[in-house]
Amino acid sequence: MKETGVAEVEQSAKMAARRQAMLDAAAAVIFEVGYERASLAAIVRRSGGSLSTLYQLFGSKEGLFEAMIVERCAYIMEELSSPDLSARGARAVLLAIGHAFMRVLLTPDAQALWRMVMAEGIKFPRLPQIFFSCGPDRLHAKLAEYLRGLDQAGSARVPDPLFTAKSFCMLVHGDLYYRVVTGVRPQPEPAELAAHIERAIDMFCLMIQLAPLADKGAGDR
Amino acid sequence: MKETGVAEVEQSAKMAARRQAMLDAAAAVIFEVGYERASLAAIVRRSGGSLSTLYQLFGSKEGLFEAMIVERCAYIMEELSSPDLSARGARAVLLAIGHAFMRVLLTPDAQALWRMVMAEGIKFPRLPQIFFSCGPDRLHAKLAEYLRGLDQAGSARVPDPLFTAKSFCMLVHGDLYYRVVTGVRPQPEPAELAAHIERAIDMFCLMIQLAPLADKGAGDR
DNA sequence: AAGATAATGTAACGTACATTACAGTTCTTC
DNA sequence: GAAGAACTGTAATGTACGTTACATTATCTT
Repeated sequence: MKETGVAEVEQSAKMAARRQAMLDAAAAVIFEVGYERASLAAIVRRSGGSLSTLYQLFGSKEGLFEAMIVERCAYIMEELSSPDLSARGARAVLLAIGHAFMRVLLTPDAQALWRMVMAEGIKFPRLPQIFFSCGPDRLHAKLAEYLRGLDQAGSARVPDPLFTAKSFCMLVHGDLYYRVVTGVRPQPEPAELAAHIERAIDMFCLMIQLAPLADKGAGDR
Repeated sequence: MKETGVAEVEQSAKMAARRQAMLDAAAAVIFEVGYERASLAAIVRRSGGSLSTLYQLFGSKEGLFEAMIVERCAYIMEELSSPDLSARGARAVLLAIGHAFMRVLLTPDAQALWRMVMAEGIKFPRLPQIFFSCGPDRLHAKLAEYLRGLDQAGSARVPDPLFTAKSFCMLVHGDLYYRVVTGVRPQPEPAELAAHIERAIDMFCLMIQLAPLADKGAGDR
């Protein structure tokens, strides 16, 4: 009994590797030149295998694209979904989260993914759905939970934790991210990046009225 | 003596209108389907005139694209470069700026421009340069000037006015803008938009430690 | 190891489109 | 009002690429 559904093919041991190689090649090529400008021939040239197997595995260029995005979203955003809350003191925790956040966002792959989502979201609605649910939504939820803890401990005032979590992300990546991602300015040096994040965190701490006491490790859960 | 430089042609009275019509048509088509998918034939069909004159005026598809973006940037962002500071009280002024900001950003044209800048910025470096200098840079400067006034009047604490101005914009458009611009959620209803902006302004006022007094009209210049 | 099945490489097909060439039409100028 | 310039419409050219077809080679089953 063999169902030859378009996208579900029984994976021989070697075919899985081919599939992965093709996804990697697709990511590399599409992230570099964009969806329209990326040619399947170039992808196959890079992945090995053949055009025929590409069509067998993914059905079409769009199919390959979606599969690649799904796989890449999960991979790239993984680090964001479990922020490190181990630091001493609320401000230090927020700083650590900010640094991890920016480290991921400034990755070439994450920048390319961001461009894809912005550019092709209208034509491929599944793309931003996947992106937001894998990335921002999960980070916002985790962060909101942490902020609610601070509020309940009395060391900060966070009446709307989810909105505040979103605002945190906005402040941290800031205008800087737009300029890097569009190429209008170069990647920041570590020192500049650290200064940027610290200013953003300072502002955020004012915003949630973080008690200076909580800075010494009182406000954690 | 007739210099036939590629892009500089002496404009007969009628040619200027043709040129404008072609820029408008290019904006409409490219904003709808993206640069790669937009065909010159479709643009000419919409603008009237002929493919020949298009090539005579702009030299190439890229030339038309750049000319269109330059013209559109200035037009779309015009409202942003002179924010309305006439309201009574600092918080009311900030609210007015926030509303004007979002009104412009949520325009279909502004959204499309944003997508273009994000998507094609890497391939056309002039594009984000023009965008930022026409739009964000000018708004940030004006806003920073206003915030510096508040600081000097003692009604708020703004040690780094430019950074604070940027943070203002980030808080106001927030995560909401990303989701609308990628199509992952619909345009907000006026009531929801107003609530969003007010929450953002509330947070911002905490951030700059705006004196409640300034809410009654004391802090203006 | 022979036959069945799957994977590969290559070439062909059709289309879409940027760009150019050219012939026809309108406008300007003396 | 005719000669010349500027503008327009259409057709032709060349290329790039998504997709399909097919013949060849490798892999697996018994």
